[in-house]
Amino acid sequence: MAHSTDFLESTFKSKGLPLTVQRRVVYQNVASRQDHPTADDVYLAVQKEHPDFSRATIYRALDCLVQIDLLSRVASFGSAVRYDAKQEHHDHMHCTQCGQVADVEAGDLNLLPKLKQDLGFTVETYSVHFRGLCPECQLEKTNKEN
Amino acid sequence: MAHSTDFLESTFKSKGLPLTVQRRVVYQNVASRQDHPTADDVYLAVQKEHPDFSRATIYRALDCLVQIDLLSRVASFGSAVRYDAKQEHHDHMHCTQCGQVADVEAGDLNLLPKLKQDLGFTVETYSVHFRGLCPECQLEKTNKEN
DNA sequence: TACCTTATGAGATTAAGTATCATCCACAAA
DNA sequence: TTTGTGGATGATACTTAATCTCATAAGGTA
Ligand SMILES: [Zn+2]
Ligand SMILES: [Zn+2]
Ligand SMILES: [Zn+2]
Ligand SMILES: [Zn+2]
Repeated sequence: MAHSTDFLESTFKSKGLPLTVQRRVVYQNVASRQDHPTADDVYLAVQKEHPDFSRATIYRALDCLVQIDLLSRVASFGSAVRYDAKQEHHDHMHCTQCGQVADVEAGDLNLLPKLKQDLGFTVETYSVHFRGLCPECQLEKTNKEN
Repeated sequence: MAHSTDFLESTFKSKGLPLTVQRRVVYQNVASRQDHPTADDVYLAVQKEHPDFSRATIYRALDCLVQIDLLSRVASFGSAVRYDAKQEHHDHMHCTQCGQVADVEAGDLNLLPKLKQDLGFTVETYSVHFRGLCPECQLEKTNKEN
């Protein structure tokens, strides 16, 4: 478990939002896994213990948790949004074959100062999106070639 | 225009794929704009000249052009996939408010060697996903605050 | 407890993308 | 130039991801 219940309670209280059972369960589910689940992944996992939670509530709880910075979204190419409870800055490795997403540490890049752009944007954050094949997909590819 | 028609013909020929009018028009549309359009953006633009092109064909043409490396996809948070005809390595600035995507030059990062990871992935490419507010959205935010 | 605000569940709805299939077209061989 | 063949196209049905609506339920406080 990433944080105690007290942490959740104080965060919600400081934002003036009610901490419901559903939000607690959704947060705990995402925080307890390392696979950057989609909303539906969370729904299916949570359903085992709480079959009464609706899909819409899972979506709404995830949105809420992103708003108050307890979760973040992981960028990808148009498939379902994935969620991440690790809030320290890190980057992601995407398998182009099976779609799995793993955390990676690319070192302290500190890219913001390097960003040369005269577009007038104010830049708040960045993430690096690495793409390639995971070990399983490499193996599968090798087997197919023989 | 980014490339001559000969370039398209030779690329398709080298891949053994037929170069249809639809594929040509879709490529020219994406290559002629700087706004990283979605499939629907392309459909709407192309429809003015070619009202007979179906949506499914636009999707298929875009997929085909990505396969043969004439276009690439831009990563984002779950909204519609955006396409890019600029094939030199570059990064993207995303407005968190209105969703627009602009090209940025973050310098020669050469991140692949810096990627420390023992996950067994083979890394092919990467892109940096900067997020913040575009000039218009900054202005809008300032106006709302007063 | 009682009150008020906000969240929830159920289900309809939208948006993005994919699948199916009969017909058509690009391309090359004759 | 004609013909043949595989692949592409248009129409449309379908799937998936996500959002909206609204009556009801639950969180937070006084
Ligand atoms: Zn994989
Ligand atoms: Zn992560
Ligand atoms: Zn904007
Ligand atoms: Zn670009």
